[in-house]
Amino acid sequence: MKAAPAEFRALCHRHRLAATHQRQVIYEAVMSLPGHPSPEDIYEKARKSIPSISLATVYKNIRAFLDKGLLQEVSLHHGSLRVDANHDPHHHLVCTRCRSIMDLDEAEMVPPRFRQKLPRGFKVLRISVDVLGICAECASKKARRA
Amino acid sequence: MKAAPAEFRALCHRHRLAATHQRQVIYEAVMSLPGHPSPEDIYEKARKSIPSISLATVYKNIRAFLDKGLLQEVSLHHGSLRVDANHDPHHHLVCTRCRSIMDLDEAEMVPPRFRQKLPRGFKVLRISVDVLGICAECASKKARRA
DNA sequence: TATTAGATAATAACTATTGTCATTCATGAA
DNA sequence: TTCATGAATGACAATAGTTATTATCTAATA
Ligand SMILES: [Mn+2]
Ligand SMILES: [Mn+2]
Ligand SMILES: [Zn+2]
Ligand SMILES: [Zn+2]
Repeated sequence: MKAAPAEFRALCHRHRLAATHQRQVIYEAVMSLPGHPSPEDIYEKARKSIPSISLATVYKNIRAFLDKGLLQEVSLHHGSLRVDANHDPHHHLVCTRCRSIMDLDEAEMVPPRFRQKLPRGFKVLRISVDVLGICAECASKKARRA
Repeated sequence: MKAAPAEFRALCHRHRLAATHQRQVIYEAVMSLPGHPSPEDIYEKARKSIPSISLATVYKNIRAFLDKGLLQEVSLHHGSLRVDANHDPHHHLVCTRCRSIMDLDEAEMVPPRFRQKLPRGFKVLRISVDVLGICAECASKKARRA
């Protein structure tokens, strides 16, 4: 087996994760892929090093990396489609623990604006701001438990 | 069959949708439900009026409403989890047509700020801005086709 | 009337993701 | 260096969300 670079071992140790070979290969796959890869992309890449690796292991490790803050989810998924009939300009407070969604009136935020003109020929339709964090209810639950 | 209110007929006509009974019941279900209901929520509610309605009909109509802009998706889903290893503060340009994701450096936007202090005991962890629109490639494709 | 299009309902198929569990492995202590 | 222990893995099943297919019905059209 190829020697694991010290940096990865240190990274894992810092985050209290066992430095396994699979974990390292998955991590390197993520880092080597451009843009915002999907679990399937990462799986395909990791398979080049470990053909026997399982997709579930990839999912489990992505989850671990996300939990530890090594990676971030591009736009948080709520488990199923969530529909919004509110046409007033507004944003959302999203609890990362219970996934609850609350409206946040646009007036409560400084409206997001671009410094430059439209970037890279992109035609903007709307700007969606998700304020991610812990809702009051979850925060109190956690405090009580701790 | 209960007579369809004129407003719904007008709404459908404006968006080039047939004003069917099911469609109206689904629409009213969405409007009557608080917050950001899921297809399942809407299905359960619609079933109170039309017990025989199918979940597929609900999905199809939600999709139609989304396409026509009558409803919006809370945070746009990319089909699968997308992972981001970029730790620099940045936002995303998301094409609603091809679902491609591009990074947008935070410096290119006025950083989102709250006017008031933290709303409703919510502990903010991070702010995720999705700039939704049509990417250059899709725009040119559409132009060529039209 | 004959043809067509649109809507619905039932269901099959597909994709993404998670759970179970036996086996193996990493790690820190002795 | 062992060794005990819990964590991680892989095979696989299961579930959830969603989309596609199809037959049927109805309404509009020629
Ligand atoms: Mn909303
Ligand atoms: Mn990014
Ligand atoms: Zn919460
Ligand atoms: Zn595009």
